[in-house]
Amino acid sequence: MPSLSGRRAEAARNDRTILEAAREVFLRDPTAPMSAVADAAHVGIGALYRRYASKDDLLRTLCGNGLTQFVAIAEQAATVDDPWDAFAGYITAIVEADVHSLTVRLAGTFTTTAELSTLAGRASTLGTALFTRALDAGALRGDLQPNDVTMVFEQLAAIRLDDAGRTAALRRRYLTLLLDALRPAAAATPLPGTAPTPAELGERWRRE
Amino acid sequence: MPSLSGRRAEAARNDRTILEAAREVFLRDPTAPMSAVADAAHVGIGALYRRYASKDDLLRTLCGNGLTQFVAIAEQAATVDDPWDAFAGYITAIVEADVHSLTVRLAGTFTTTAELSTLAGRASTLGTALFTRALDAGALRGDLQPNDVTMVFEQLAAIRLDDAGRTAALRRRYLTLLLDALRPAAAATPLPGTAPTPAELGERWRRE
DNA sequence: CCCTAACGGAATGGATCGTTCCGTTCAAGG
DNA sequence: CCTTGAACGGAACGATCCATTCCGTTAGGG
Repeated sequence: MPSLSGRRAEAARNDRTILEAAREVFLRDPTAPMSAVADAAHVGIGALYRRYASKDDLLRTLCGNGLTQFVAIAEQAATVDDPWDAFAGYITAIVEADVHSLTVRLAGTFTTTAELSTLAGRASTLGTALFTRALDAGALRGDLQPNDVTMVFEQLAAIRLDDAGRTAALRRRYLTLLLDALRPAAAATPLPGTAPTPAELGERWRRE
Repeated sequence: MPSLSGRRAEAARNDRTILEAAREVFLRDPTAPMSAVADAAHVGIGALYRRYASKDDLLRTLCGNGLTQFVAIAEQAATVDDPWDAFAGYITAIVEADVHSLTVRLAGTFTTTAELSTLAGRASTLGTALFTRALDAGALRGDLQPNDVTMVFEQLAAIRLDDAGRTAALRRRYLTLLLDALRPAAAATPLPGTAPTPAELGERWRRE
């Protein structure tokens, strides 16, 4: 099946392996050293630098992939008819793919590019649309704001154990709790304060 | 008023200033260098090492204070008659004092002592008692477990902006949401999975 | 059988940090 | 006053960690 063999096949395989290893490693620890990625990929450090000019470059690639995945998930969710199902499906998929850790949480550790900012803007627009649609349909508490969703992601991303499977299971548990909490309820206590502003959240995307 | 003056008064003042500065600094960043504490306290590094034999020593002190504060809050809450009010008051006070960041989140960064472990055990017992009382009184969802509370703390501790005031306000906002979510509700979706085990959570307290 | 793409990983250079050390300051006591 | 030592500030030291470079090795492809 593979049109390549031998050395060239190894290289192609490594392209994937390295990206996957990097994803896993930096998901676990955004400050991990390059050597950790090399170890995880069972590859020498040289193999990394043959593909990426620098650590920042690798991080940017990872972040770009995460953002792309985010956009894809949001676009897919937008095709769902029921506003709540669309919204809930979007949130669930983002959390399960750990996209938040891959984007926002990584964004502080390298210098952003205009392209990434643009992608981030698109992701934000799509997320807000899903939120607004659900809110207008009365499927969400009236005192919620779009950026509250970001904070939900942030809170769920904070759940992390050594074991990846357990981490996923726990996130499902608290995601269930939080999704219920976002729905309108007669007994709901009004939320105090306001959601964070884009400026408060966006400091991580500041360029240079 | 002060029975001391001059140099001795400065020293006594510094005792407090240094502890407060350390608290703030390590709350913001658990990996901050000692020099950051010195700067925040407007004090030389020497003044730190005159009081604490090492960074670990300072961290342990901070953690011990946090644990003590935790125990005090829990004991105080236990005197409240209504089980839900006791529980909710306890959670709220812990979150507002940022005790979780001061204890569990710091615990990974230094070598624990038996004394700290003991204190942690007491804190845990008290917290579980408050939880159980509320659960038995029917004030909590039946599918909750004691360690779910720890995860609530963990999630709220993840909310942190540069501005301390905003951080506190946002935590109040999401604490309100979460407290509502913990109450029994007819429409509640059953929580999948189980809360983390003590072993899963306790790895941070392992000694030596 | 010889290139050369691709690899592995030791070596380099810079940055960060905990901790030590020493010269300075200043108030209390003689 | 002058001596003394507690308390200070912060430069300097030594260890560690890391991104990145460099070069000798390997093994398909021609």
